Parts: sequence; structure tokens; C-alpha cells
Amino acid sequence: MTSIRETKKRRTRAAIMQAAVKLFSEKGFEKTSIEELAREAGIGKGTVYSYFQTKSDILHAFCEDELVCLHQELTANADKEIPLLRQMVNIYMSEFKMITENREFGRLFMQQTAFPRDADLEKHLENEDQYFRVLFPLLEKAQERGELRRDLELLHITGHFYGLYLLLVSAWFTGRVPTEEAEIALETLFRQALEGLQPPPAAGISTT
Amino acid sequence: MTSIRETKKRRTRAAIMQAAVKLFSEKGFEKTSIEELAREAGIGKGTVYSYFQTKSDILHAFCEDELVCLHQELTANADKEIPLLRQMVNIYMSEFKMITENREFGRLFMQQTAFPRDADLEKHLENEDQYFRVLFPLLEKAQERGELRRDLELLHITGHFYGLYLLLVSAWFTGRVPTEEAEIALETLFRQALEGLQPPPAAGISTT
DNA sequence: GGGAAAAATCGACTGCGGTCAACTTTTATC
DNA sequence: GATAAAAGTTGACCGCAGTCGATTTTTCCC
Repeated sequence: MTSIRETKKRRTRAAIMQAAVKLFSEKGFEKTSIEELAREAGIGKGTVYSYFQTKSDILHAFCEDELVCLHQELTANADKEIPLLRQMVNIYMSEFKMITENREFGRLFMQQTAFPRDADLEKHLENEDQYFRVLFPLLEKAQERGELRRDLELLHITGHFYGLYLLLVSAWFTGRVPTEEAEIALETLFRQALEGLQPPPAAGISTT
Repeated sequence: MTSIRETKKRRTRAAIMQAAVKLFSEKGFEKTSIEELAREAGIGKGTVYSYFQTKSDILHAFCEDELVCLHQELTANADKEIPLLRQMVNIYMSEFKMITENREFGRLFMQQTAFPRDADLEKHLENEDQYFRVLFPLLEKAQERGELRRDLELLHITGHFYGLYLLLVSAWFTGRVPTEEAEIALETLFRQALEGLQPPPAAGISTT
């Protein structure tokens, strides 16, 4: 039942997204006005707001579409038996690449993702759940392989990796970690998280 | 040499901050207009902008003042020889309390702190450095006591704690961690980071 | 203390995000 | 196909963040 209405709606939404990507890329998010965007998309200003609640929602919708693609790719490919460390680095680095492709996009997206407005909470939680559906199976397998402690909740474990990912992105925005070093930095951090920050308990006795 | 000018400037700045705290608390950040704030402070609208570059800078300045106080307190008190885990939980929990006192304040502050605008980078880096000056001595002491591996850079170690703190705050905003459980959650995460996520290498052989 | 340069104050103005009531298009019903 | 209800579109309009040139206050120098 593809009614005229449905078809038009999809077309209009697509037109908005297309105009948004074009203009945001060309002149940046802040410098693009909704009125201009509407003109580019061939519709009225008000119409934009019947598809998206705020200007940054448009950006956000775009990023989320990208993320969904990315997750599908990842679930399709990444089930392999490579070490958890590599898997995690791969997953988060593909996200990192997406985020850092456009600095302004990325900042707004991360700000909203890490500390979302209350109005966006529901959508946000859905997204997170989708995330967990990607990660949990990988973590379970790793637990089976003995790469992860079994006495920890999966939610906590994802938390550790996600926290370090947030840190990396934050450090990238502040310039502490340049793009080229991001992967090494992330891998180091993840490895340290796996090994633990305190000295191994049973091993050789320290010389002091 | 406290010229009239200096005195007035300090007084005006204080008046703005005072008006901001009052109005933001009463009616929230978004609902308070700069014009109103200026009226409350007894000055013209334009003057506000010769003290702060943007509206949220006012908020941010307030939070930073609070943070400086907090850090001074912490450096004064916290050098004691209690376990690193407790020290870290204390430090980050006092920050957490400040952030979560006012939801809207906290969100904006965290968004700007974790993913700052390029214009704010310099100020941001100064702040971070001040942070390190508080944390590094504590970490060094912990290394001396054998609570922390010595083969890790202090910067990385602070990163681990800070990353988990970001995670906690993010989880609080999404409602996954209620205020009452925050401290336990943070302590758990920090302990896990110290112990490591992978099973201890030398200990008993698994039953499988 | 006079007078000019520098700093600070001000509010009218601009531009944009977001709203809304009037209007047009689509659907459902007979 | 006529018609009424529902859904979708629109641009004039509103409120506010941020700008800027005109004006006032402070400092500095003689």
C-alpha cells in the first residue's frame, strides 16, 4: 500500500537530507540557515519542521542513518574469531572515522549522543540497545574463549570500552590525539583496560 | 593599583554572574534571555557581551569557578594515604555532584567540556592541565605504594579514570544510572579498571 | 583642571531558529 | 464524482542571541 502520501513523504524527507548534506558540507552547519536549506530542497521553511523537530535533528538523523549502516556491516562481517581487542578497536575506529570526517558534524553528534537532551532520550536508548545487540554476542564469545572475566556484567564491559572511546574522541577534539595516532592510542587504552591498571598480583615479587 | 576601572569591572562581572545564577536557577537556562539577565544585573545588554562571548559562556564560567574551588579543596585535603580507588571515587564524585545538581547546567557544561568548540580550546587545555596537577601527584604516590603499574604513563592512567567518569555522567543523563547508585557504579568501574577485564593470568586453571 | 586618547557602556538593529493559523492536497465514504 | 475529514504545506511572524556604531566614563599627560 504505497499511497501517494507515503511516497511524497519519503521523497520530501530524502530531499531535505540531500540538501542538508550538500549545504552543511559546503558551508558548514552553523552557516546554513533553515530557510536556505528549504529553498535548496524545493519546499517551504515550515515543512522542514514537520519532518525534523530542530535544526540539529537533521544532522543527527543523518549520522544515525550512517551508524545503522555501519552496524549492519559490522554484524555481517565481524563475528570472526579474531581477538576481542582487535574486534573492539575495529568497531570503534570505524565509528571514530565517521565522527571525525567532519569536525562540526562530529562535535554536535557526540555532544548529543553522550549527553542527550531529555526530549531525545527515547530515541537515544533505542540506539544504545541496538549497540548492545552488536556488542554482546562478541563479548560472550570472548568470555567463552577465556579472553574476558565471566564475573563481570556485559553491560559493564561495554561501558569500559565505550568510556575509553569517549575519551579518545574528546582527546581528538582537544588536539591531544591527532588522527594518525588515534588507532594506536585506542588499542593501547583497550589493552590496558583488559590487563588492568594495577600490577598483576601473583607474578614475580617487585625488587623494591 | 586598584583603579576605578578595575573595581567596576570586577563588580559588573560579579553582578552578571549573580544575576545569572539567580535567573538560571529560577527559570532555567533556556528560558532566561540575555536582555532580562542584563536588566537584573542593572546593565545594558551589550555590556554582557563585553564580559562573555556567548550566553553559555556565562554558565561555563560559573561552573569553572566552582571547579577551581573544588580542586583547591581537593588538593588541600586529599593527599592522604588512603587507597587510590577511594581517592579517585571521592574526586570524581564531588565533580559528579556538582554536575548533576542542575541538570541543564550539567548537560551544557559536559557537552562543552568533553567536546569543546575550537574557540574554547585554549581555555580548555589550561583547565585540563590544572586537572593533571591535582591528579598526577596522587597517581605517583599510588605507584610508589605499588597500587599502580609503573610501566604506564600517568596521562594514560588519568585517561582511564576520566573516560569512566564520562561514561558515568552519560549514563546518568540517559537514566541508566540513578543518582543514588552513581557512587557504587563508579567504584565498581574503577575497581574493574584496576583489576583488568581479562582473567588473571597466573591464577587457577579454569574448569572447562 | 583641561583635553585627548582609551576603555567601557549601551540599546537599536540584524538574522535566524522555531511557531502557527490559513491554505492546499490526499484519502475515505457515499 | 461530490464532499467532508485528515494530513501536509506554507510563509508571515515572534523572540532572542549576538553585533555595532554612537555615547559616556576613565585614564593619562601636560
